[in-house]
Amino acid sequence: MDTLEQGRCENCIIRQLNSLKALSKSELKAISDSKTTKSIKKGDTIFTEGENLNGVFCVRNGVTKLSKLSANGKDQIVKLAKKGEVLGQRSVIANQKTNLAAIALKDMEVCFIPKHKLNESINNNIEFTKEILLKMTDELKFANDMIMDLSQKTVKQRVAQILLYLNNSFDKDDEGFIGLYLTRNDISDIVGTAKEACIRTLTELKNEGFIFTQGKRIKILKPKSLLHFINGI
Amino acid sequence: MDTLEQGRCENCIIRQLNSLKALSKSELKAISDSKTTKSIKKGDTIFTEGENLNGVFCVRNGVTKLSKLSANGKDQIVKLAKKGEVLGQRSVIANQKTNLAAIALKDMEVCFIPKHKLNESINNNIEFTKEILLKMTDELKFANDMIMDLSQKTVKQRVAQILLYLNNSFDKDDEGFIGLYLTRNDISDIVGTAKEACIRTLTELKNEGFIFTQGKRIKILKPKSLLHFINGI
DNA sequence: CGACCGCTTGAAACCAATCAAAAAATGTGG
DNA sequence: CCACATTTTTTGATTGGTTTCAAGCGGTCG
Repeated sequence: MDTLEQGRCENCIIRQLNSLKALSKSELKAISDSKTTKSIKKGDTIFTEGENLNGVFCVRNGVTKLSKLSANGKDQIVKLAKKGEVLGQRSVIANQKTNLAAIALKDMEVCFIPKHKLNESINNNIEFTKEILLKMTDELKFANDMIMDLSQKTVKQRVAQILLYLNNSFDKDDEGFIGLYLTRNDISDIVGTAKEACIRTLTELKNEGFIFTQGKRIKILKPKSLLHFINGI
Repeated sequence: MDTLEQGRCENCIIRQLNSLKALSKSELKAISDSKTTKSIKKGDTIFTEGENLNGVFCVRNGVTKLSKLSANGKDQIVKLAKKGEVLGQRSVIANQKTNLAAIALKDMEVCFIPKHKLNESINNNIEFTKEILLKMTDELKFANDMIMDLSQKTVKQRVAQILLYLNNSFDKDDEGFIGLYLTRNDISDIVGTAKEACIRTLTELKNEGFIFTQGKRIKILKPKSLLHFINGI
């Protein structure tokens, strides 16, 4: 993990995307002075499960998966985080070891903000704390929905749902494919299913004309019908 | 839902169990004056999914399930809440409709605290806000674990896990059974499985000497071996 | 190595029927 | 009219059988 000198938080547009937008000029200055910017290569680990974090990571660029290893050795991806997301927030606030691992899916640039700076703002700026709280409620709702989907939907519906989510969350590449190229393994780790089942489902969806695939690249052809299918219509 | 006159928040021991413990004397007084206490019978609905809440419910007594209805008509129980839990917090803070329904599993007593009182304290008392934030991180972690379990564990392991959870969370009755009598339907709604599979699993666990059942009542005989089994040993 | 395919096996959903227990309604004597 | 026993109804638990779904494994291909 490379550490390089970077711009000032005050000028960083990324912060508009997250709770940091609630910070004052002076708070931003203070954070800017103590932060370090790291560049992370695809496949690199930002932190592992059970680690003690001394701060949070603000994603400036790239994508990471947040996953949890199960007893039987299979990963479950709980969330994908891209530009604007803050990693490790839960652990730092709760003052607990991380319950998730973060591994880059694309080359990334992240800013590390030390714990004490974060806590300082949490303790003094109620707007900031409220923003984090709001963010947390979002994540909780997302998790609740995921619980529902895992227990009630078929693998095919879940795969379709993930594809649609990826389609809405990541820019398309030049040829209209979803701009995040995931391995089948990663997809199955999100869906919570065996790799083969996931692959089969993808080819099914392809044969049915919902999607088009080319290696790792996936293009959604009929988002609306896909949505109907997901909801069982 | 009956409304009856009740004691003062200042004297209520329940608040030691939740974020309300961070409130000052005067804040508690203000909340006490605007709160109403309701008594709710087993099976009654506290709120439904998609409702707009004007406040939160602090559980003084009893147990409720928080569930979500899926497209195919099956409920998924996301959480059980007992004494000390605050219901509707997420929706009120995020200013959104509820994403869960709350139905009493036992006779309950809850205090309704209006939204504006809650927001007042959130806006003025940073310790309070931090407490709520902490609570939220807990719930998020719990939800993440649930996601893992649902996708990676067998029905039998999940059933065992729920039983152990119930065993640890609810007092025993006079004869040593878990003090919360759930129908098989409710258990399967927690586990995220069909009723029959759940029943079969229970009889299996019974035959294997892990548990003893008598109607709705369940007694855990070997918590340790059960734990080993859950973790796949 | 990652993507893909075929095949087998096991697990869990789904369906239908029976059985048991609890709750509601009814009836009877005091 | 009430206390209490009795019947009826409803609800939930259980079991058997069938079908569907997805996991697991082996193997091919680019």
